[in-house]
Amino acid sequence: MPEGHTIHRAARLQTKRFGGKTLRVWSPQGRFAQEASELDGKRLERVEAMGKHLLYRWRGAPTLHVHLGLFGRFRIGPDVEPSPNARVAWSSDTHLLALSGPTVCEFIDPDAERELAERLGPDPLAPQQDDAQRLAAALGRSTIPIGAAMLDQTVMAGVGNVYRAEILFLAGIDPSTPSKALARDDVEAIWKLTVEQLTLGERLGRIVTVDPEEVGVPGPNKVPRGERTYVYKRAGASCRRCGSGIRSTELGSRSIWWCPSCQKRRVA
DNA sequence: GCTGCATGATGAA
DNA sequence: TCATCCTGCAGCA
Repeated sequence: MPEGHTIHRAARLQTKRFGGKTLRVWSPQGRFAQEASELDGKRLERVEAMGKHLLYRWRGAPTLHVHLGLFGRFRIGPDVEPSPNARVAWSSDTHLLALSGPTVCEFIDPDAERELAERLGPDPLAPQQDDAQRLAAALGRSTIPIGAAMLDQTVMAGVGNVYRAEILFLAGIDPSTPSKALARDDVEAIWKLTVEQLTLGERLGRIVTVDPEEVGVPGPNKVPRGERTYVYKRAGASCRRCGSGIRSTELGSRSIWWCPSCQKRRVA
């Protein structure tokens, strides 16, 4: 379930679990066999996240670049069985990790890494001083609706299909609003909510955007399954805030959901 | 057992 | 805009 929060959490937890350790590395599926043999017996220094990308730093081996795409997932544990089509697996003396279904799993050289970093927009989980300005500039140049722009990783790096819908609900902005038509206050609200929501998701290990008070529980970790989002995948259901019917359409070649009454279209 | 879908992204046309 | 890559599992028979 990989949006940026999942990736940053993976970097943090995998650094803790495997950082500084010498690992046995192999490729159950075989498609990463050559590279795995280069990593086998090397020490993993740490794991870094950039938007939805992971970078594995090894002592004495090239950086490994992983992108989970839609299907990629890690299984980690003391007694994990790597699926036979795991692209890569490694083990320390106590734990095993298996990666299956990644869109990208390859060595990356410094030039390619620089290009990647330059291509990505501000990362809400690695905030910088000028993020809101950069976002405002990118949206000001954009010719597409905000609902589509939020999926563009050169605009913001880390938001995916769940968060784009939820953040626009929280911001009260109709997804079809042209990016250009957003006021400075709207852009700042979007950025603030994005940082808040992904930070919370990184901590929880899951996406919970609803206010716990609104569902009558003491904290975000107590929100029951099925009540964790305001609009995502809730077509036809009633808005948790106003009771209107949640609507859905295609935007940026993905489904999006919104509340026609809580979310207003801005005009240029 | 089979089908279709999923929190992603790219390259060709 | 479409086809393609990648895997697992819910929902159904």
